[in-house]
Amino acid sequence: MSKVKVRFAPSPTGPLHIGGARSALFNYLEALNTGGELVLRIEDTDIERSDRKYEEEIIDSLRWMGIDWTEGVGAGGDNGPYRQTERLEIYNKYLEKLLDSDQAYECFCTAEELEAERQELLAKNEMVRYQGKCRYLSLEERQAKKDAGQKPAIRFKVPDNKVLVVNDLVRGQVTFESSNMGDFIIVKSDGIPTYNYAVVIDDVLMGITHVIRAEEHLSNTPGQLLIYDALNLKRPEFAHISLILGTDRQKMSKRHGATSIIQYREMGYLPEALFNYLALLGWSPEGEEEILSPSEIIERFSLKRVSKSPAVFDMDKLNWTNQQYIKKLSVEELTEMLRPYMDDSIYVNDLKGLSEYKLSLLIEVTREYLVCLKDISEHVAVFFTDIQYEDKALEVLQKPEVIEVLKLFVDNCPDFNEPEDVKKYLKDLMKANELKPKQVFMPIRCASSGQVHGPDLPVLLTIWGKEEVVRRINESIAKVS
RNA sequence: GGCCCCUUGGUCAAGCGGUUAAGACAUCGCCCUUUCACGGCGGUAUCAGGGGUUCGAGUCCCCUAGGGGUCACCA
Repeated sequence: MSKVKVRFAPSPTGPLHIGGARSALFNYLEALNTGGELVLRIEDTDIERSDRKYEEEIIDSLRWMGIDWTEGVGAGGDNGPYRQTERLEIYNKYLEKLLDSDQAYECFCTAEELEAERQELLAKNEMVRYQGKCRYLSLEERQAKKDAGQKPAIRFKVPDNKVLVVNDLVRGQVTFESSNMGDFIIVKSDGIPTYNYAVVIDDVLMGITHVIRAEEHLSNTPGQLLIYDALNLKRPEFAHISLILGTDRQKMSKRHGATSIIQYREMGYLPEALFNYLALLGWSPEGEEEILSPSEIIERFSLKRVSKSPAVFDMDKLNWTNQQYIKKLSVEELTEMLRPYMDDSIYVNDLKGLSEYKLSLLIEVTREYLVCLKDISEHVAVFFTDIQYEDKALEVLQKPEVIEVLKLFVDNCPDFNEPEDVKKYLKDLMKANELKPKQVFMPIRCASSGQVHGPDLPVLLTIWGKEEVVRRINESIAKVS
Protein backbone atom coordinates (compact mmCIF):
# COMPACT_ATOMS: atom_id res chain seq x y z
CA MET A 1 0.00 0.00 0.00
CA SER A 2 1.28 3.38 -0.91
CA LYS A 3 2.03 6.07 1.58
CA VAL A 4 -0.85 8.09 2.89
CA LYS A 5 -0.90 11.71 1.85
CA VAL A 6 -3.54 14.02 3.16
CA ARG A 7 -4.09 17.72 3.00
CA PHE A 8 -5.66 20.56 4.84
CA ALA A 9 -6.93 23.16 2.41
CA PRO A 10 -8.39 26.20 4.11
CA SER A 11 -9.57 29.26 2.30
CA PRO A 12 -8.01 32.37 3.76
CA THR A 13 -11.24 34.25 4.25
CA GLY A 14 -11.14 34.42 8.02
CA PRO A 15 -9.25 33.12 11.02
CA LEU A 16 -8.94 29.40 11.65
CA HIS A 17 -12.02 28.32 13.53
CA ILE A 18 -12.80 25.33 15.69
CA GLY A 19 -14.23 23.30 12.83
CA GLY A 20 -11.32 23.99 10.53
CA ALA A 21 -8.86 23.19 13.25
CA ARG A 22 -10.56 19.88 13.86
CA SER A 23 -10.36 19.00 10.15
CA ALA A 24 -6.71 19.95 10.10
CA LEU A 25 -6.14 17.93 13.23
CA PHE A 26 -7.75 14.77 11.89
CA ASN A 27 -5.70 15.04 8.72
CA TYR A 28 -2.59 15.53 10.78
CA LEU A 29 -3.41 12.59 13.00
CA GLU A 30 -4.11 10.31 10.08
CA ALA A 31 -0.87 11.34 8.42
CA LEU A 32 1.29 10.81 11.45
CA ASN A 33 -0.46 7.67 12.56
CA THR A 34 0.24 6.04 9.21
CA GLY A 35 3.64 7.55 8.64
CA GLY A 36 2.21 9.62 5.83
CA GLU A 37 2.37 13.28 4.97
CA LEU A 38 0.27 16.37 5.38
CA VAL A 39 0.08 19.07 2.73
CA LEU A 40 -1.12 22.59 3.37
CA ARG A 41 -2.83 24.09 0.38
CA ILE A 42 -4.40 27.52 0.33
CA GLU A 43 -7.70 27.71 -1.51
CA ASP A 44 -7.82 31.38 -2.29
CA THR A 45 -10.03 31.34 -5.36
CA ASP A 46 -12.52 33.61 -3.70
CA ILE A 47 -10.59 36.71 -4.62
CA GLU A 48 -13.03 39.05 -2.92
CA ARG A 49 -12.79 37.56 0.51
CA SER A 50 -9.34 36.03 0.53
CA ASP A 51 -6.61 37.88 2.32
CA ARG A 52 -2.96 37.12 2.98
CA LYS A 53 -3.33 38.22 6.54
CA TYR A 54 -5.79 35.39 7.14
CA GLU A 55 -3.44 32.94 5.52
CA GLU A 56 -0.76 33.96 7.99
CA GLU A 57 -3.20 33.82 10.85
CA ILE A 58 -4.28 30.32 9.91
CA ILE A 59 -0.70 29.16 9.66
CA ASP A 60 0.08 30.66 13.05
CA SER A 61 -2.89 28.97 14.60
CA LEU A 62 -1.99 25.60 13.12
CA ARG A 63 1.58 25.83 14.32
CA TRP A 64 0.48 26.99 17.71
CA MET A 65 -1.73 23.95 18.06
CA GLY A 66 1.15 21.71 17.16
CA ILE A 67 -0.15 20.74 13.75
CA ASP A 68 2.74 20.47 11.33
CA TRP A 69 2.94 19.77 7.66
CA THR A 70 5.75 18.69 5.42
CA GLU A 71 4.60 20.09 2.13
CA GLY A 72 2.74 23.14 0.92
CA VAL A 73 2.59 26.77 1.84
CA GLY A 74 5.21 27.43 4.45
CA ALA A 75 6.96 24.13 3.83
CA GLY A 76 7.73 23.98 0.10
CA GLY A 77 7.56 20.83 -1.99
CA ASP A 78 7.69 19.52 -5.53
CA ASN A 79 4.03 19.83 -6.35
CA GLY A 80 3.63 23.56 -5.98
CA PRO A 81 2.64 26.23 -6.19
CA TYR A 82 0.34 25.61 -3.26
CA ARG A 83 -1.93 28.58 -3.55
CA GLN A 84 -4.71 28.01 -6.01
CA THR A 85 -4.51 31.47 -7.52
CA GLU A 86 -0.94 30.64 -8.49
CA ARG A 87 -2.03 27.53 -10.34
CA LEU A 88 -4.28 29.06 -12.95
CA GLU A 89 -2.35 27.75 -15.99
CA ILE A 90 -2.59 24.26 -14.58
CA TYR A 91 -6.35 24.43 -14.30
CA ASN A 92 -6.54 25.85 -17.80
CA LYS A 93 -4.68 22.93 -19.25
CA TYR A 94 -7.26 20.53 -17.91
CA LEU A 95 -10.05 22.86 -18.82
CA GLU A 96 -9.04 22.61 -22.44
CA LYS A 97 -9.32 18.86 -22.31
CA LEU A 98 -12.80 19.19 -20.92
CA LEU A 99 -13.82 21.71 -23.54
CA ASP A 100 -12.23 19.76 -26.39
CA SER A 101 -13.96 16.58 -25.37
CA ASP A 102 -17.27 18.44 -25.13
CA GLN A 103 -17.59 17.81 -21.44
CA ALA A 104 -17.80 21.47 -20.57
CA TYR A 105 -19.27 24.52 -22.21
CA GLU A 106 -19.42 28.26 -22.02
CA CYS A 107 -22.32 29.82 -20.19
CA PHE A 108 -23.33 33.42 -20.73
CA CYS A 109 -26.19 33.59 -18.29
CA THR A 110 -26.12 36.64 -16.07
CA ALA A 111 -26.54 36.64 -12.35
CA GLU A 112 -30.00 38.13 -12.83
CA GLU A 113 -31.10 35.44 -15.24
CA LEU A 114 -29.84 32.77 -12.94
CA GLU A 115 -31.58 34.29 -9.97
CA ALA A 116 -34.84 34.51 -11.91
CA GLU A 117 -34.55 30.89 -12.91
CA ARG A 118 -33.92 29.93 -9.31
CA GLN A 119 -36.95 31.83 -8.05
CA GLU A 120 -39.12 30.30 -10.69
CA LEU A 121 -38.10 26.78 -9.73
CA LEU A 122 -38.48 27.57 -6.07
CA ALA A 123 -41.99 28.87 -6.71
CA LYS A 124 -42.91 25.71 -8.54
CA ASN A 125 -41.39 23.75 -5.68
CA GLU A 126 -39.00 22.09 -8.02
CA MET A 127 -35.40 21.18 -7.60
CA VAL A 128 -33.18 24.21 -7.90
CA ARG A 129 -30.59 23.55 -10.50
CA TYR A 130 -29.31 25.05 -13.70
CA GLN A 131 -31.62 24.22 -16.55
CA GLY A 132 -28.93 24.17 -19.20
CA LYS A 133 -29.88 27.22 -21.17
CA CYS A 134 -26.44 27.68 -22.67
CA ARG A 135 -25.69 24.01 -23.12
CA TYR A 136 -26.54 23.86 -26.78
CA LEU A 137 -25.60 27.31 -27.96
CA SER A 138 -24.22 27.22 -31.47
CA LEU A 139 -20.76 28.35 -32.28
CA GLU A 140 -22.21 31.47 -33.89
CA GLU A 141 -24.35 32.33 -30.91
CA ARG A 142 -21.41 31.98 -28.60
CA GLN A 143 -19.23 34.09 -30.82
CA ALA A 144 -21.89 36.76 -31.05
CA LYS A 145 -22.14 37.01 -27.28
CA LYS A 146 -18.40 37.20 -26.96
CA ASP A 147 -18.24 39.88 -29.60
CA ALA A 148 -20.81 41.77 -27.60
CA GLY A 149 -18.32 41.72 -24.76
CA GLN A 150 -19.89 39.01 -22.62
CA LYS A 151 -17.48 36.96 -20.61
CA PRO A 152 -18.54 33.35 -20.22
CA ALA A 153 -18.27 31.12 -17.23
CA ILE A 154 -17.54 27.47 -17.91
CA ARG A 155 -19.96 24.80 -16.84
CA PHE A 156 -19.36 21.13 -16.53
CA LYS A 157 -21.72 19.02 -18.57
CA VAL A 158 -23.28 16.64 -16.10
CA PRO A 159 -24.09 13.33 -17.80
CA ASP A 160 -27.58 11.93 -17.48
CA ASN A 161 -28.56 9.04 -15.29
CA LYS A 162 -25.25 8.28 -13.73
CA VAL A 163 -25.14 6.77 -10.31
CA LEU A 164 -22.34 8.17 -8.22
CA VAL A 165 -21.13 6.27 -5.24
CA VAL A 166 -18.88 7.85 -2.70
CA ASN A 167 -17.08 5.18 -0.76
CA ASP A 168 -16.68 7.12 2.37
CA LEU A 169 -14.32 5.87 5.03
CA VAL A 170 -16.50 7.10 7.83
CA ARG A 171 -19.93 6.96 6.27
CA GLY A 172 -19.77 3.91 4.06
CA GLN A 173 -21.33 3.95 0.61
CA VAL A 174 -23.23 7.12 -0.14
CA THR A 175 -25.12 7.16 -3.38
CA PHE A 176 -26.10 10.12 -5.51
CA GLU A 177 -27.68 10.44 -8.92
CA SER A 178 -26.42 12.75 -11.60
CA SER A 179 -29.98 13.52 -12.67
CA ASN A 180 -30.35 15.53 -9.49
CA MET A 181 -27.48 17.79 -10.42
CA GLY A 182 -27.45 20.76 -12.72
CA ASP A 183 -24.47 21.62 -14.87
CA PHE A 184 -22.23 23.37 -12.39
CA ILE A 185 -19.70 26.10 -12.92
CA ILE A 186 -16.08 25.04 -12.90
CA VAL A 187 -14.51 28.29 -14.04
CA LYS A 188 -15.97 31.67 -13.20
CA SER A 189 -16.30 34.37 -15.82
CA ASP A 190 -13.16 36.02 -14.48
CA GLY A 191 -11.19 32.93 -15.36
CA ILE A 192 -10.77 31.71 -11.78
CA PRO A 193 -11.75 28.11 -11.18
CA THR A 194 -14.34 27.20 -8.59
CA TYR A 195 -13.67 25.02 -5.61
CA ASN A 196 -15.32 21.94 -7.04
CA TYR A 197 -13.06 21.96 -10.03
CA ALA A 198 -9.76 23.15 -8.59
CA VAL A 199 -9.91 20.76 -5.68
CA VAL A 200 -9.98 17.78 -8.02
CA ILE A 201 -7.03 18.89 -10.09
CA ASP A 202 -5.00 19.80 -7.03
CA ASP A 203 -5.68 16.67 -5.09
CA VAL A 204 -4.65 14.55 -8.06
CA LEU A 205 -1.56 16.55 -8.91
CA MET A 206 -0.44 16.73 -5.32
CA GLY A 207 -0.80 12.99 -4.92
CA ILE A 208 -3.41 13.16 -2.20
CA THR A 209 -4.53 9.67 -1.24
CA HIS A 210 -7.15 10.54 1.36
CA VAL A 211 -9.43 13.52 1.35
CA ILE A 212 -10.48 14.10 4.93
CA ARG A 213 -12.81 17.03 5.28
CA ALA A 214 -15.96 18.23 6.96
CA GLU A 215 -19.31 16.69 6.18
CA GLU A 216 -20.60 19.86 4.59
CA HIS A 217 -18.55 18.82 1.57
CA LEU A 218 -20.21 15.46 1.19
CA SER A 219 -22.85 16.72 -1.20
CA ASN A 220 -20.17 18.35 -3.36
CA THR A 221 -18.41 15.07 -3.78
CA PRO A 222 -20.54 13.52 -6.56
CA GLY A 223 -19.81 16.53 -8.76
CA GLN A 224 -16.14 16.11 -8.09
CA LEU A 225 -16.37 12.44 -8.86
CA LEU A 226 -17.73 13.36 -12.26
CA ILE A 227 -14.70 15.49 -12.93
CA TYR A 228 -12.30 12.76 -11.91
CA ASP A 229 -14.06 10.48 -14.35
CA ALA A 230 -14.26 13.02 -17.15
CA LEU A 231 -10.54 13.59 -16.98
CA ASN A 232 -9.76 9.98 -16.35
CA LEU A 233 -8.11 10.71 -13.05
CA LYS A 234 -7.78 8.36 -10.15
CA ARG A 235 -10.12 9.08 -7.28
CA PRO A 236 -8.71 9.38 -3.80
CA GLU A 237 -10.33 7.90 -0.73
CA PHE A 238 -12.83 10.12 1.01
CA ALA A 239 -13.61 10.57 4.66
CA HIS A 240 -16.23 13.10 5.62
CA ILE A 241 -16.14 13.89 9.28
CA SER A 242 -19.19 15.16 11.05
CA LEU A 243 -19.68 18.76 11.96
CA ILE A 244 -19.09 20.49 15.25
CA LEU A 245 -22.26 22.07 16.54
CA GLY A 246 -23.05 24.84 18.98
CA THR A 247 -25.21 24.14 22.02
CA ASP A 248 -28.27 24.93 19.91
CA ARG A 249 -27.22 22.05 17.65
CA GLN A 250 -26.60 24.35 14.71
CA LYS A 251 -23.32 24.43 12.86
CA MET A 252 -20.73 26.34 14.87
CA SER A 253 -20.56 29.96 13.83
CA LYS A 254 -19.58 33.32 15.18
CA ARG A 255 -22.76 33.72 17.10
CA HIS A 256 -21.73 30.83 19.30
CA GLY A 257 -19.13 32.98 20.97
CA ALA A 258 -15.46 32.19 20.72
CA THR A 259 -14.96 30.16 17.57
CA SER A 260 -11.52 31.09 16.33
CA ILE A 261 -8.40 29.39 17.55
CA ILE A 262 -6.81 32.75 18.15
CA GLN A 263 -9.47 33.57 20.69
CA TYR A 264 -8.76 30.42 22.65
CA ARG A 265 -5.09 31.11 22.48
CA GLU A 266 -5.64 34.60 23.82
CA MET A 267 -7.85 33.38 26.62
CA GLY A 268 -5.02 31.18 27.70
CA TYR A 269 -6.05 27.72 26.69
CA LEU A 270 -3.02 25.50 26.29
CA PRO A 271 -2.48 24.15 22.79
CA GLU A 272 -2.19 20.59 24.06
CA ALA A 273 -5.52 20.93 25.82
CA LEU A 274 -7.25 22.13 22.70
CA PHE A 275 -5.51 19.44 20.69
CA ASN A 276 -6.67 16.84 23.18
CA TYR A 277 -10.22 18.11 23.45
CA LEU A 278 -10.73 18.51 19.70
CA ALA A 279 -9.30 15.08 18.98
CA LEU A 280 -11.91 13.60 21.29
CA LEU A 281 -14.74 15.40 19.50
CA GLY A 282 -15.82 12.87 16.95
CA TRP A 283 -13.12 10.35 17.67
CA SER A 284 -12.61 8.14 20.65
CA PRO A 285 -9.60 6.07 21.52
CA GLU A 286 -9.77 2.54 22.77
CA GLY A 287 -9.49 2.51 26.51
CA GLU A 288 -10.66 4.99 29.05
CA GLU A 289 -7.90 7.56 29.15
CA GLU A 290 -9.14 11.00 28.22
CA ILE A 291 -6.09 13.10 28.89
CA LEU A 292 -3.69 12.12 26.16
CA SER A 293 -0.61 13.84 24.85
CA PRO A 294 -0.34 14.61 21.15
CA SER A 295 1.94 11.64 20.62
CA GLU A 296 -0.40 9.30 22.45
CA ILE A 297 -3.25 10.55 20.32
CA ILE A 298 -1.25 10.13 17.12
CA GLU A 299 -0.41 6.61 18.11
CA ARG A 300 -4.02 5.65 18.79
CA PHE A 301 -5.78 7.57 16.06
CA SER A 302 -7.79 5.72 13.47
CA LEU A 303 -10.40 6.84 11.00
CA LYS A 304 -12.22 3.64 11.83
CA ARG A 305 -13.10 5.06 15.21
CA VAL A 306 -14.36 8.38 13.91
CA SER A 307 -17.99 9.03 14.73
CA LYS A 308 -20.63 9.63 12.10
CA SER A 309 -22.79 11.85 14.20
CA PRO A 310 -22.17 15.51 14.81
CA ALA A 311 -20.80 16.64 18.15
CA VAL A 312 -21.77 19.57 20.30
CA PHE A 313 -18.86 21.70 21.40
CA ASP A 314 -18.81 21.54 25.19
CA MET A 315 -17.05 24.43 26.84
CA ASP A 316 -17.25 22.77 30.25
CA LYS A 317 -15.26 19.82 29.10
CA LEU A 318 -12.72 21.97 27.31
CA ASN A 319 -12.33 23.94 30.53
CA TRP A 320 -11.83 20.80 32.52
CA THR A 321 -9.31 19.53 29.98
CA ASN A 322 -7.41 22.77 30.15
CA GLN A 323 -7.30 22.59 33.93
CA GLN A 324 -5.80 19.16 33.72
CA TYR A 325 -3.00 20.52 31.58
CA ILE A 326 -2.47 23.54 33.81
CA LYS A 327 -2.12 21.19 36.75
CA LYS A 328 0.63 19.29 35.03
CA LEU A 329 2.78 22.38 34.67
CA SER A 330 5.51 23.20 37.17
CA VAL A 331 5.16 26.51 38.99
CA GLU A 332 8.06 27.84 36.94
CA GLU A 333 6.51 26.85 33.63
CA LEU A 334 3.17 28.19 34.67
CA THR A 335 4.68 31.46 35.82
CA GLU A 336 6.32 31.95 32.45
CA MET A 337 3.09 31.26 30.63
CA LEU A 338 1.21 33.55 32.94
CA ARG A 339 3.56 36.50 32.39
CA PRO A 340 1.70 38.11 29.49
CA TYR A 341 -1.60 37.72 31.31
CA MET A 342 -0.17 39.28 34.44
CA ASP A 343 1.15 42.14 32.35
CA ASP A 344 -2.35 42.67 31.05
CA SER A 345 -3.87 42.55 34.49
CA ILE A 346 -5.00 45.69 36.26
CA TYR A 347 -2.83 44.42 39.11
CA VAL A 348 0.29 44.44 36.99
CA ASN A 349 2.12 46.82 39.28
CA ASP A 350 1.21 44.93 42.41
CA LEU A 351 2.38 41.73 40.79
CA LYS A 352 5.62 43.30 39.66
CA GLY A 353 6.20 44.56 43.19
CA LEU A 354 6.19 41.02 44.54
CA SER A 355 9.41 39.24 45.33
CA GLU A 356 10.09 36.15 43.28
CA TYR A 357 9.35 34.04 46.31
CA LYS A 358 6.02 35.67 46.98
CA LEU A 359 5.05 35.45 43.34
CA SER A 360 5.70 31.74 43.32
CA LEU A 361 3.64 31.34 46.48
CA LEU A 362 0.84 33.27 44.89
CA ILE A 363 0.88 31.24 41.74
CA GLU A 364 1.07 28.02 43.66
CA VAL A 365 -2.13 28.76 45.55
CA THR A 366 -3.92 30.40 42.65
CA ARG A 367 -3.31 27.75 40.03
CA GLU A 368 -5.96 25.44 41.35
CA TYR A 369 -8.58 28.03 40.51
CA LEU A 370 -7.37 28.61 36.98
CA VAL A 371 -9.52 27.39 34.14
CA CYS A 372 -7.54 29.31 31.61
CA LEU A 373 -4.59 31.63 31.88
CA LYS A 374 -6.49 34.86 31.55
CA ASP A 375 -8.33 34.03 34.77
CA ILE A 376 -5.21 34.85 36.74
CA SER A 377 -6.22 38.47 37.12
CA GLU A 378 -9.54 37.82 38.82
CA HIS A 379 -8.07 35.24 41.17
CA VAL A 380 -5.30 37.50 42.20
CA ALA A 381 -7.63 40.37 43.04
CA VAL A 382 -8.03 39.44 46.68
CA PHE A 383 -4.33 40.02 47.28
CA PHE A 384 -4.33 43.54 45.94
CA THR A 385 -7.67 45.11 46.58
CA ASP A 386 -8.97 46.75 49.71
CA ILE A 387 -11.23 44.74 51.92
CA GLN A 388 -14.50 44.00 50.16
CA TYR A 389 -16.93 42.95 52.84
CA GLU A 390 -19.35 40.18 52.03
CA ASP A 391 -22.47 39.87 54.16
CA LYS A 392 -21.39 36.48 55.38
CA ALA A 393 -18.03 37.82 56.46
CA LEU A 394 -19.68 40.67 58.27
CA GLU A 395 -21.84 38.18 60.14
CA VAL A 396 -18.74 36.41 61.31
CA LEU A 397 -17.17 39.65 62.44
CA GLN A 398 -20.25 40.77 64.38
CA LYS A 399 -19.73 38.06 66.97
CA PRO A 400 -18.28 39.55 70.16
CA GLU A 401 -15.79 36.75 70.75
CA VAL A 402 -14.36 37.32 67.30
CA ILE A 403 -13.14 40.79 68.12
CA GLU A 404 -11.19 39.36 71.02
CA VAL A 405 -9.47 36.88 68.77
CA LEU A 406 -8.59 39.58 66.27
CA LYS A 407 -7.13 41.76 68.97
CA LEU A 408 -5.11 38.88 70.31
CA PHE A 409 -3.77 38.26 66.82
CA VAL A 410 -2.85 41.87 66.21
CA ASP A 411 -1.31 42.49 69.60
CA ASN A 412 1.45 39.95 69.39
CA CYS A 413 1.76 39.62 65.65
CA PRO A 414 5.34 38.83 64.65
CA ASP A 415 6.93 39.44 61.28
CA PHE A 416 6.47 36.58 58.94
CA ASN A 417 8.49 35.64 55.93
CA GLU A 418 6.87 32.44 54.94
CA PRO A 419 3.60 30.58 55.41
CA GLU A 420 5.21 28.39 58.05
CA ASP A 421 5.77 31.44 60.24
CA VAL A 422 2.09 32.27 60.04
CA LYS A 423 1.10 28.74 60.79
CA LYS A 424 3.32 28.64 63.81
CA TYR A 425 2.00 31.90 65.17
CA LEU A 426 -1.58 30.78 64.63
CA LYS A 427 -0.87 27.52 66.34
CA ASP A 428 0.70 29.18 69.33
CA LEU A 429 -2.21 31.56 69.52
CA MET A 430 -4.69 28.71 69.54
CA LYS A 431 -2.78 26.81 72.14
CA ALA A 432 -2.29 29.71 74.50
CA ASN A 433 -5.94 30.68 74.37
CA GLU A 434 -7.48 27.28 73.97
CA LEU A 435 -9.03 28.11 70.66
CA LYS A 436 -10.03 25.79 67.88
CA PRO A 437 -8.80 26.33 64.31
CA LYS A 438 -12.24 27.39 63.20
CA GLN A 439 -12.37 30.06 65.85
CA VAL A 440 -9.21 31.60 64.54
CA PHE A 441 -8.87 31.00 60.81
CA MET A 442 -12.27 32.23 59.75
CA PRO A 443 -12.25 35.43 61.79
CA ILE A 444 -8.86 36.36 60.49
CA ARG A 445 -9.78 35.53 56.92
CA CYS A 446 -12.90 37.66 57.18
CA ALA A 447 -11.18 40.50 58.93
CA SER A 448 -8.31 40.68 56.49
CA SER A 449 -10.07 40.03 53.21
CA GLY A 450 -13.72 40.61 53.97
CA GLN A 451 -14.39 37.32 52.26
CA VAL A 452 -15.50 34.04 53.66
CA HIS A 453 -13.71 32.11 50.89
CA GLY A 454 -10.28 32.48 49.43
CA PRO A 455 -6.81 31.07 49.03
CA ASP A 456 -4.83 29.37 51.74
CA LEU A 457 -4.72 31.76 54.71
CA PRO A 458 -1.04 31.47 55.68
CA VAL A 459 -0.06 32.19 52.10
CA LEU A 460 -2.47 35.06 51.85
CA LEU A 461 -1.06 36.67 55.00
CA THR A 462 2.53 36.00 54.01
CA ILE A 463 2.08 37.79 50.74
CA TRP A 464 0.56 40.78 52.45
CA GLY A 465 3.17 40.87 55.18
CA LYS A 466 2.71 41.78 58.81
CA GLU A 467 2.17 45.51 58.39
CA GLU A 468 -0.57 45.11 55.86
CA VAL A 469 -2.27 42.32 57.73
CA VAL A 470 -2.34 44.29 60.96
CA ARG A 471 -3.62 47.32 59.13
CA ARG A 472 -6.44 45.33 57.56
CA ILE A 473 -7.47 43.62 60.75
CA ASN A 474 -7.50 46.89 62.66
CA GLU A 475 -9.66 48.35 59.96
CA SER A 476 -12.15 45.54 60.46
CA ILE A 477 -12.04 45.85 64.21
CA ALA A 478 -12.85 49.52 63.88
CA LYS A 479 -15.63 48.80 61.48
CA VAL A 480 -17.53 46.45 63.74
CA SER A 481 -16.74 48.02 67.10
C1' G B 1 -39.07 21.78 -0.92
C1' G B 2 -35.32 18.08 -3.57
C1' C B 3 -30.96 15.34 -2.45
C1' C B 4 -27.72 13.50 1.35
C1' C B 5 -26.18 12.50 6.37
C1' C B 6 -27.19 11.67 11.53
C1' U B 7 -30.16 9.72 16.13
C1' U B 8 -27.22 5.61 23.32
C1' G B 9 -28.03 10.14 29.78
C1' G B 10 -27.93 17.65 29.70
C1' U B 11 -22.86 17.06 26.71
C1' C B 12 -18.69 13.89 24.65
C1' A B 13 -19.17 8.80 24.15
C1' A B 14 -17.97 2.88 24.68
C1' G B 15 -20.76 -0.89 22.70
C1' C B 16 -20.35 -4.32 16.91
C1' G B 17 -26.86 -10.24 18.26
C1' G B 18 -26.83 -12.59 24.63
C1' U B 19 -23.53 -6.72 29.14
C1' U B 20 -26.29 -5.27 35.94
C1' A B 21 -25.78 -0.58 28.78
C1' A B 22 -18.51 1.29 30.21
C1' G B 23 -15.96 5.87 31.02
C1' A B 24 -15.46 11.35 31.00
C1' C B 25 -17.66 16.47 31.56
C1' A B 26 -21.71 18.74 33.93
C1' U B 27 -25.09 18.01 38.11
C1' C B 28 -26.35 16.23 43.21
C1' G B 29 -24.72 14.07 48.01
C1' C B 30 -20.88 12.57 51.38
C1' C B 31 -15.68 12.64 52.96
C1' C B 32 -11.02 15.41 53.32
C1' U B 33 -10.09 20.59 55.08
C1' U B 34 -9.36 26.86 58.67
C1' U B 35 -12.92 28.57 53.81
C1' C B 36 -13.30 27.93 48.66
C1' A B 37 -10.96 25.10 45.19
C1' C B 38 -8.29 20.46 44.47
C1' G B 39 -8.75 15.39 45.57
C1' G B 40 -11.50 10.83 47.09
C1' C B 41 -16.14 8.10 47.32
C1' G B 42 -21.13 7.57 45.88
C1' G B 43 -25.95 8.98 43.48
C1' U B 44 -29.49 10.83 39.58
C1' A B 45 -29.71 10.29 34.34
C1' U B 46 -29.37 7.26 27.94
C1' C B 47 -30.60 3.11 23.57
C1' A B 48 -36.30 8.83 19.43
C1' G B 49 -41.05 5.96 18.09
C1' G B 50 -43.25 1.89 15.43
C1' G B 51 -42.94 -2.48 12.76
C1' G B 52 -40.17 -6.70 11.28
C1' U B 53 -35.77 -10.68 11.24
C1' U B 54 -34.11 -13.82 15.36
C1' C B 55 -34.61 -18.45 20.68
C1' G B 56 -32.67 -13.51 21.75
C1' A B 57 -31.85 -6.54 19.16
C1' G B 58 -28.85 -0.49 21.47
C1' U B 59 -26.53 -3.70 17.90
C1' C B 60 -29.50 -6.27 11.38
C1' C B 61 -33.82 -4.54 7.83
C1' C B 62 -38.07 -1.22 6.83
C1' C B 63 -41.19 2.91 8.02
C1' U B 64 -42.21 7.35 10.86
C1' A B 65 -40.49 11.38 13.60
C1' G B 66 -36.72 14.77 14.92
C1' G B 67 -32.04 17.17 14.01
C1' G B 68 -28.32 18.63 10.58
C1' G B 69 -25.86 19.54 5.86
C1' U B 70 -26.35 21.03 0.88
C1' C B 71 -28.78 22.95 -3.27
C1' A B 72 -23.82 30.17 -5.29
C1' C B 73 -19.70 32.75 -11.00
C1' C B 74 -18.26 30.72 -1.44
C1' A B 75 -15.19 27.32 -0.19
